[in-house]
Amino acid sequence: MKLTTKGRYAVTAMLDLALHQGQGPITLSDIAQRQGISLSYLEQLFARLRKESLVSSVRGPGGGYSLARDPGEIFVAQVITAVDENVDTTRCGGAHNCQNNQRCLTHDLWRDLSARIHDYLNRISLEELMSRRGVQEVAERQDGAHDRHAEIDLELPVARTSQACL
Amino acid sequence: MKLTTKGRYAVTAMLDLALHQGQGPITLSDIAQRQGISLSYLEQLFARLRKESLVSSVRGPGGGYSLARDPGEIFVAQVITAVDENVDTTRCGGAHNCQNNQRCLTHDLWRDLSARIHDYLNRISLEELMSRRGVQEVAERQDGAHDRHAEIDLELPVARTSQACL
DNA sequence: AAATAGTTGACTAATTTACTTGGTCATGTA
DNA sequence: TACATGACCAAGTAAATTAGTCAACTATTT
Repeated sequence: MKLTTKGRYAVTAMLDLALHQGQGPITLSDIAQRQGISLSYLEQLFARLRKESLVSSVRGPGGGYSLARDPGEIFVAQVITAVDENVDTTRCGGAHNCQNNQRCLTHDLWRDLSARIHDYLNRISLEELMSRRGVQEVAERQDGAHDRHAEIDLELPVARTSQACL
Repeated sequence: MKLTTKGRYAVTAMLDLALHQGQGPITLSDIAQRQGISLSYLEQLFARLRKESLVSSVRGPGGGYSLARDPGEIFVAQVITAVDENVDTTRCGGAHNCQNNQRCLTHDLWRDLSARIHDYLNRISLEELMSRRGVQEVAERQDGAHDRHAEIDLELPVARTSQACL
């Protein structure tokens, strides 16, 4: 379980998808505009989300992405691990070979922490996130501000600081 | 609170220091050999640990580092934040300016998670870590294997995969 | 046919990590 | 007092990762 902006982007995008479900397939361009994420980067992330069957896609005009399951059955941890491809075997992922092929001093500490983080994020579903007050407020702001948003984007270059905050 | 190998190195080194306290000042070369961390990198980390008054140093022959406080009063979270210098203001650290100077959709989620991780690591002291069985086992192995270790180092180049495992 | 939108792959800039090199300064010991 | 030890410091660098861009292609609707 790695925690980077990549995973945060993915969760944000999936939450955006959840909030707009029932409006038919959602294009990545829509998500890119609303959430301030680069379109091409979203494409990469959604390729992986699709591989993990978290989203399904429809091609052609009127196409886009939608959630492959109920928002109550998609959990934050799943989204993060889907885009992070944790297949780096040089860093021990269960094996005890942190230091010279043996267990390092703080091995168990990081394992415990990792397990806790995973548990925590694996209990939070998109549905639960949608129901939070803060999320709804931000979502309304984003939906209402489409036109103003476009204007702003014309004047200012896309901010490079649109990061989340762990 | 960022979680990288940097912070893990620092915690491992501090734990090594704690395990060998009472043997007078410990040199960074000792820690470097035992834990498989580069000496110069350790120097950089310890410069920061010293700035945060987590360790104290003695120069000259017979010198080295020792804990500045009781192991029971040094917590993992302190060690990590000491070396991570989290002064990056572009990523919102409390302010709500993740996206276009406003709060991003998943802002609160990451804030909560961050707080939880910090709480967890702020409750674990070096003393508590020392008392764990796994740690003691590894420590004994490392202390006993000094000579063999030196031989191995002559044959194999230092493994680049001595990472911990979050 | 044309427009829309997903799909794929290769390539790049910026940043961070994990070092290395090459010194200086303080201090105990011979 | 020379000298070895080990902390301290500054700069540079190689590898990895992040966060993208760019260009082409495929499927689908109008």
